[in-house]
Amino acid sequence: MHPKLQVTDFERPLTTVDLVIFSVRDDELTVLLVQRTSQPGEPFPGKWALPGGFIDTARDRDLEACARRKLMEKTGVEAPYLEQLGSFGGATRDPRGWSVTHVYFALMASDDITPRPGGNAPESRWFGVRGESVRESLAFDHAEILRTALARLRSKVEYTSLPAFLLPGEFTLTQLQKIYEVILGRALEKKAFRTRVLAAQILEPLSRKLSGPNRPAQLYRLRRRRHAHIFSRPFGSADDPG
Amino acid sequence: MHPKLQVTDFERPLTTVDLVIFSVRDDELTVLLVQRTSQPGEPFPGKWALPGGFIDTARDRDLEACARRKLMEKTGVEAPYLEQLGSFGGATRDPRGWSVTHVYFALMASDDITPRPGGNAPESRWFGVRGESVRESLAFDHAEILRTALARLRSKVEYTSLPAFLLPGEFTLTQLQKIYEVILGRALEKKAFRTRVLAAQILEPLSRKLSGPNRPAQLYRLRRRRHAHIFSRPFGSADDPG
DNA sequence: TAAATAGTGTCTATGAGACACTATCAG
DNA sequence: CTGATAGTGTCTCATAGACACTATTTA
Repeated sequence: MHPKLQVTDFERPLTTVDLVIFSVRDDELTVLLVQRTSQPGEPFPGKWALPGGFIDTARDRDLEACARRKLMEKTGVEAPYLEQLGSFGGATRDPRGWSVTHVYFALMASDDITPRPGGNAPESRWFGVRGESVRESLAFDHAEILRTALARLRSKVEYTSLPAFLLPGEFTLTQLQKIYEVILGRALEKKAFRTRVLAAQILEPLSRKLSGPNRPAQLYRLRRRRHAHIFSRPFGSADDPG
Repeated sequence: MHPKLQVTDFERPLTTVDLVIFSVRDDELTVLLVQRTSQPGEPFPGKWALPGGFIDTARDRDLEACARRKLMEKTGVEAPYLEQLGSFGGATRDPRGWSVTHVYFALMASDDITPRPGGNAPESRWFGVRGESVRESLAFDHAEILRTALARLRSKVEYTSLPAFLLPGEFTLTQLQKIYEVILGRALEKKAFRTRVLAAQILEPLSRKLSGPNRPAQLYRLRRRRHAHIFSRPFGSADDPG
């Protein structure tokens, strides 16, 4: 052990921020991926990866600000829900050296988002989630990160109001229930679902209704934006959701 | 935007790993802190801080390995429970520059631990947790990190078997209930507690009993080491624990 | 009218909370 | 026996699940 350690005594790992951005499109859970460039020196050329990149210590005040900046760059909108998923670091995940990525987890309504095309920006696309991952093989350890994010999403959906952030500002109870069912991959009982959600008082009924070729449905919006409610019991009948 | 970004185009933040190590001693929740050196050039000399330090990219395979190494160096034992709390990074938290710390969260039985004294290692001590923090003011943003860790602990205690990791390998149901009560800061109903815990099948009864000046108590141990059980309902009667 | 989706009434089962009760040890 | 802590019996209440029922729109 050195008696005096200087800051420069340790090699600093490469540090990035990546995003797992989920949305539900056409009754399917999707995640936004970007294609890596084929520039010389860039690892995993042409592979699909989570959007993200290096921290800009001159512009980014802190990690979350960096995540918000990248989110805005990729989608052009503020996410109604953003939380930290965790960090993934090690010697082998990036061929350029010991690296760490800070991963944030975002939920968006599908009509909010038009993946930024254009210019010399990398191509980005929504990929349907099938089971534990997407069909494509991903760059770096992003498949593992995506698995972790999916586990977190599905676990939280069991007992929180998170799915509401995957819907536009106004929605019906049937639409909300459908989102739960898509993510959980199983049907929920209508009466029990409605009783719980309404009892939680997280929704505010609007004066408008959604018309169609049938009985019009009451429209609601979230009472508190950006805040997830924790239900005292998980959805579904199963005990031991973890 | 540069068309070609080199790895060296961005300043790399200082990267550390810190630990929040909880234990329960004398019916009080405690956290292990170390005193920072007064060496010239070291920030926050003499202040108390969470144990941790720089990643050694030559020795640490990944972030968790680094956390386990530091845990072993500080306490001399493997923690029965270790999870990532999150990362905290920004321009102002360390006077030496833009920095990030990866924080891990550990639970230990109080009899496992004798804070490593000795040599030129910094002094370390257990501090009782009062409400949101300890009495001392802490270095860096460690007070905020400790608040986050406490919130996570208390939230998880509401609906998981985490507190079992704060006990030695063999314990009685009364001892387990006491730990829950210490962390939650409120009394739990005995019958309901026992019914839940036993129904969850996370405990294995031993043939031995704990004798005393009263009816001997059945001893149990965890069925699955290192794995927390998630109960389908939170403890206590309150809805909306979050 | 039919088709379609919105929304409710009501029964049952489960498990938490309350709390009084019994059980088993040392001295 | 008493004192102390371990552990149970049993009632009530809240709510999830099941499922059949009614309500309101367009065509």
